[in-house]
Amino acid sequence: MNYHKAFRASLIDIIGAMASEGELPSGLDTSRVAVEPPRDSNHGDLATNAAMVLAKAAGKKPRDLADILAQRLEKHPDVAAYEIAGPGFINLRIRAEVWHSQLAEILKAGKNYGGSNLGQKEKVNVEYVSANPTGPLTVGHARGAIIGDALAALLEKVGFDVTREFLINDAGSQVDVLADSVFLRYREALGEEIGKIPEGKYPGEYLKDVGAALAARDGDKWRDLPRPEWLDEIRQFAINHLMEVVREDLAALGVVQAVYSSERALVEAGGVDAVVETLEKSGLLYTGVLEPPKGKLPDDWEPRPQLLFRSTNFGDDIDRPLKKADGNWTYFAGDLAYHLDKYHRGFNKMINIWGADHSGYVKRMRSGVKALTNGEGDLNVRICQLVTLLRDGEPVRMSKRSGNFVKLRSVIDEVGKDVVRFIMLTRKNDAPLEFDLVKVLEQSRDNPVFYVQYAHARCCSVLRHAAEAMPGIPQDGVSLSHTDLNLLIDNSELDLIKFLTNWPRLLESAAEAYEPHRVAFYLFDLAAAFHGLWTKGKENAGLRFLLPEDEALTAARLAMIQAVAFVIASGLEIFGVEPVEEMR
RNA sequence: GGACCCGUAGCUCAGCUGGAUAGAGCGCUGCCCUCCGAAGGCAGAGGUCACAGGUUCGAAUCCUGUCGGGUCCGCCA
Repeated sequence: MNYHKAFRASLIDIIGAMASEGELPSGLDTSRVAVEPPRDSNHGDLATNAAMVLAKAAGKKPRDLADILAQRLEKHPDVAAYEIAGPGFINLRIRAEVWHSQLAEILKAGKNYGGSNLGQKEKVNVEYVSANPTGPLTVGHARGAIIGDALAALLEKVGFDVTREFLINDAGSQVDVLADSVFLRYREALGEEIGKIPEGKYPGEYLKDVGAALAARDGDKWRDLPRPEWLDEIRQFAINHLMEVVREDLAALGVVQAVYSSERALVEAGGVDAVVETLEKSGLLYTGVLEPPKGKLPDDWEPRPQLLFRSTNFGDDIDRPLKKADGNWTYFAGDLAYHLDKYHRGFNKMINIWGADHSGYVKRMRSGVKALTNGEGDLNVRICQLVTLLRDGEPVRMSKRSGNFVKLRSVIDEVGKDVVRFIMLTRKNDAPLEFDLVKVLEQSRDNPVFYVQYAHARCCSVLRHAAEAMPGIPQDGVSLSHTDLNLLIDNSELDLIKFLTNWPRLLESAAEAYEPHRVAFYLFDLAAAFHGLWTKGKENAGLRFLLPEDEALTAARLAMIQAVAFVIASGLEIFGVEPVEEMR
């Protein structure tokens, strides 16, 4: 499937054969040998650095080693020509038939082209969003949701067994504040005048619905009772209600997660006790006093002995407390319990998508996972930088009354889910992103969503025309794969096919780097290559896709177009974006 | 004070985990529609990859330091 990988394997075989024939020392470390398409296509179709990386161990000069390697490579059936360049690159030209047969592979695989078994069904847990259940999702949440979702899909594409997960942060004191806020709205719903929402409570108007729902269900049952009597009940009611809101928001984005874990349930089931026991056994707990925080000191800071975890043993900057002064577990303790739970559920590989405000939390969590799993667990945290919402270059005003944030839902309603999803993936996660409500709908080349969708629509448009004008040509991938693809001889056509064969390679490298945004840039480049070829047909009639006098060549070109459409569609599928067949 | 991230064309950003002459869009200049969608394409100008050292055949990429910008620092979540 992955041509470059397969070619590299045969190069490694050649090196092995030369070693056994005594032409090279045996046991060479070939791990750094790369086979890649060179950046400059004038250098050929494939380039390898083998001679340069092996030269020292082989005791030869790079160019000399390149010579003898190239002589072997020349005998490879796919190789048409070679040259040795620069410090010892071997540049290879691959015979056109190889690209034609690669095109046939794409057509047979359809949208599955590019998938692989790189992950070997290894279980991976991707945790994302994990918002506090205290309000509707914001545009910031959406970025994490989309990156997490696309990363999960990307990992699935290359053969990992992925579980998408959401942690409900329902264990801390913020949900008590939520309960208090909802209680106010509940009294309001019963006809009381509650005045201004006090400082420190959630002012958002969306809580009116929750209060009203509670009043509708229970009447004035709770109104005159003291807080301890209603706290548990109303808190859970509010959490359930708001999680419904969150799930609806996610559904509107097309995000569906398989597992929703409740931190509260986990703690109540003794999850933290298991953490303490495990860490205790390893001698990683002690009672001590932390240095005061640097910078501005919290008003109420005082030195106090606490139960501490030796996270500095694992690369953290200071040891971290597990227990608060009031005897409750810290948020960190609960999170440790959650990650230990993931490990017990069989996940050694864990990926968390977090917002920028959690960056200071990464080291301790990674330390915790290492400590709790004897080093078996591997937690990778991807931090999403902030999203700035603009409208035609101007920052979008936040409404104080609605709680000072822009609801994701209103953005989806305005520009559509697919646009939100794609744009959020056009930056790497650790760079800030500007989201301009006007620009993302612009129909021009500087809007990547449009540009990529347009390329797909153009492919479909050609196929539609072909179905009418030349109905004798089949349109499905498998039939097209059997047409005479060797008729595609123009360099611009071959270049496009070569670019398509990079797709499996790109998927694997994006998956290994946990960087779904690379898919977006690939799709943009593919769209550019396709649009360019299209226009060539305008200037040179011989390159037009539909040639009524030449059915065989037309079929071959339709095959190429269908392959482009497949790859764009499969890329968009990873993003959860619907490919459009027609621009409106 | 400390941690993490960022610094690449006038602007917005890529750069395939260390490769060859550093790329794209916008903007600027000049072209291309009797013809599959010009919602597009082609060409040109534009660079001390923040700076200084180091590692090696080779650095925008890795290491150290400096300078700028962002996000943070808690017994919060």
